[in-house]
Amino acid sequence: MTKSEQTRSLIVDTALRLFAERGYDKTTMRAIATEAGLSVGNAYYYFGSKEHLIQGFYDRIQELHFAACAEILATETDFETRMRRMLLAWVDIAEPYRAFGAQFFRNAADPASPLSPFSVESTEVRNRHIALHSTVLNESTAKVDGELREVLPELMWLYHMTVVLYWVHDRSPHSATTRMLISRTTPLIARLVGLSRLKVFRTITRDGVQLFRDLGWFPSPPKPE
Amino acid sequence: MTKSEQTRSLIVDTALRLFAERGYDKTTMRAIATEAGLSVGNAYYYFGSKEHLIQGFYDRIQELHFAACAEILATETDFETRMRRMLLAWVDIAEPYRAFGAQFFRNAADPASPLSPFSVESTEVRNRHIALHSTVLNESTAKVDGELREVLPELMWLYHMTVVLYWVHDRSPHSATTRMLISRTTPLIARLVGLSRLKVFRTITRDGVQLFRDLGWFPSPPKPE
DNA sequence: GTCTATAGCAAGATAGAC
DNA sequence: GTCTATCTTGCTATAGAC
Repeated sequence: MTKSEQTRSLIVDTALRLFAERGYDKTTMRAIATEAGLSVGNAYYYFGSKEHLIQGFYDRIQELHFAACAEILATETDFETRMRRMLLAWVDIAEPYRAFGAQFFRNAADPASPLSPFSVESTEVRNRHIALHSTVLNESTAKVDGELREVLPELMWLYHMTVVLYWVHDRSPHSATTRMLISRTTPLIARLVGLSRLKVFRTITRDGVQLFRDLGWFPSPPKPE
Repeated sequence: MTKSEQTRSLIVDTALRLFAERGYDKTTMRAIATEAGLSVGNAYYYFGSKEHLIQGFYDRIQELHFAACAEILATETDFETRMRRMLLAWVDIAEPYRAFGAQFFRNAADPASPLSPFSVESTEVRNRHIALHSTVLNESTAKVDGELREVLPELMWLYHMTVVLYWVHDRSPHSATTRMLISRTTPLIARLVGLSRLKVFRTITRDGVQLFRDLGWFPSPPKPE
């Protein structure tokens, strides 16, 4: 680990600690620099803005989440269970940061911000996430309509984003309500996905998939696995 | 109209004009105050923060939207058409503000902000909106599962919020893509609502409705019509 | 390339006098 | 209610040390 990487980590660690202690807004760049034993200028040398520190948070969460999923996805084959456990694992990991996570959620919601999950800058991390959802689906025993299957990972990612949206509003202890949301929506989704092959459903499924395609949700299309 | 009310209006009018001219972020409180012929301190006497000025924008949009809907809802009876035209009317009205609307969307997304559509402070305006959706549904010819019917206006409101979320990301001229989203999702929704009475669907509908109820989406429950 | 120190701007927000 | 003066803080700029 080079000196530069050490400093970078030191800044992120200090920032995350202070964020957790006193919240995002009340943590000044001056305080982060002082606490880390650095100058403000140095902090800005590594991170273009206070917002950019949030990326450090994202990266950490994602890394931990992927590690947690590896175990789950290696053993479980049922689609619904895979999806549910993957999402619950995310909540477990994000839990310690919930109190202040909401404070910078606003940045993620700003379409102009590079931190927005829909932004061009987020393409890579978004695609990695979508790929995770692909794995959840493809290595499961789920039977899905062929058309739907191609876009389903993206839809699952959107579902995940919705859960996150709910989570930042959730004030229940241990994010219990979010957990309930997950545990009770995944079976519904699994059933709907199963129904997608039914005759009554065919046209509506096709129309929905076609619409999704025509909209071109993302600035740049996600890479296929 | 008292002096105080006049000053208040003057500040909102000036702020909205400047927001439209140069965007939210680039409009400083100093500029608003100067342009209105007041001191900065005075502006803060009436509005606790720059964010609070946004409420003036919401109020204006909602007023115009309700007026536009009155006409539509008085003549049209088809559920899908009512919903579609109501949403398209919203896009028409919000159109002039789209360029800078996205800039303060971040505030709406912040759960801690009183401007969040989910906040306690927004209860009144939210309930008024949900009541509008009730009207769209109840005075239409739609046939809906009884259980679903009770929560459907709230779900329609969430759908509306989703459209708004898409809209702030939409960069197409005249919000064409958002309009397409509306025109093509309303038929899908109308069909799904119709299917809700089907036998295959009953259990899944009931489960969904029950979940929605158990979650208690809002800090305070919406008033029944 | 990595880092310090310091000075200073812009703009949101506040205090206290009147 | 209104003002002026001031504070705070994100961020920038510069000059220089190693």
